[in-house]
Amino acid sequence: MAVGQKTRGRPRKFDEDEVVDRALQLFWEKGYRGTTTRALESALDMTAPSIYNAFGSKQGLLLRAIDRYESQVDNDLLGILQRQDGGIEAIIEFFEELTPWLERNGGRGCLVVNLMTGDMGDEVLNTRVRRYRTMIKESLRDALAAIWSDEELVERRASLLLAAVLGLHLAARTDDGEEGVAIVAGVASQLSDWNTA
Amino acid sequence: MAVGQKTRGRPRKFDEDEVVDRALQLFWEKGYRGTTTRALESALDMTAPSIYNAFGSKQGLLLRAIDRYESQVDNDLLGILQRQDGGIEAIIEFFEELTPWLERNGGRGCLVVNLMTGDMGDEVLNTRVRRYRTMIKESLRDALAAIWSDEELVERRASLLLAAVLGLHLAARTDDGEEGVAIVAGVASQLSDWNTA
DNA sequence: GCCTTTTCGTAGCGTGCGCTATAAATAAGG
DNA sequence: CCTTATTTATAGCGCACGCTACGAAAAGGC
Repeated sequence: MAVGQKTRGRPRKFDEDEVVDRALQLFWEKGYRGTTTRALESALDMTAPSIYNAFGSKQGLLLRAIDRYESQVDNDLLGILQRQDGGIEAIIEFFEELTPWLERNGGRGCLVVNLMTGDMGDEVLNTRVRRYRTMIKESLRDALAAIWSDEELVERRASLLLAAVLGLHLAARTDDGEEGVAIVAGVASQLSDWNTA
Repeated sequence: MAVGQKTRGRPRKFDEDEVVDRALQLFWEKGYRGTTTRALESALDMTAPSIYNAFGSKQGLLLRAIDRYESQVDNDLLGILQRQDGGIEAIIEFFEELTPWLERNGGRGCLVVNLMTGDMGDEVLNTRVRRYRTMIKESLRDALAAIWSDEELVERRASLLLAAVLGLHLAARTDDGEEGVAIVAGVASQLSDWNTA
């Protein structure tokens, strides 16, 4: 529904973007299964019928939240990798921005990575989760490809860095942040080695 | 209760180790929340009261399953890192054994890593999960320390490899195995570089 | 002013969950 | 054989879940 469009019927008393954002915060913290419809009702300040009228189902709302989350990750983090003047420094900056970004977001890890383990079995979510992983890997690969032309080398290093990103997200949720810092140090050290080799 | 000990009362008609193992398989595949007491009843061929009499709670049974899982991981995988004639080759072998091990176990990823995201909030499980991560990292660190004496270098590389292990476990659950192979290739390539540097 | 359309609020349906009260069964000790 | 100890089986409790039926409220269209 377009914004500001004249509509018949009783007007909504909620802002859709804000509601999706609040749902995102809840799914991020509690997980999908851990977020109950009752908790959504109070967090969104909406009654269940309004939620279901607007988003169809709990999963529908989650998918909207994932959309919002992905665009935030793209803006905040992957954008660093896509800078034209990138090089190894951009990749290092990406990783060094990752930990404070995760900490700013309250040690909840990554919304999508959190969905990888606890809430599997649903093919729609599965596909969505794979797409997110692919998105990150391609950003890493593109950044590496701008530095080295050896495709196999780029691919191997992209895989290693992808695993580091995933592991970092896991550590961010399990730890008090200590291990996350150590991992970033390990990755940054490795990137420096590649840079000067 | 010791095995073969004379006991009063009606004898158990189940073998405790076998029952814990079957519970492990179920928790591994479906996750903790995804495993219902009804599913356990039929998989263990026990009625609910027997399960609760033997293990106290669903979580008690999970903790027993984690014990069993950890000892399997220790025997099958971490043992490779602890070989005396280890070196880089042992670490490479560890990673090259990881993917077939994950595949042999049906693409369910890692029982403990799967618990990291979906079923958090419980402090008992949280502590248990952290202990598992620490166990893996220390095995990696020990193996690296047998090769290099620079403690900071060893620590950084252990962190990087730990992240790779965690990421690999995640990929194993999300993928059809393709990304897992790619990650192992990336790690093995990196280990070779370290070896010949 | 009334009709149509959309949203809102109340109330609650049906289901499946973790777990347990109760009592019958089955062993050893005396 | 009776008591005691333990495990078994039947039945179901209490609760929280995702979701929805229903009718009132609030806007535009004619």
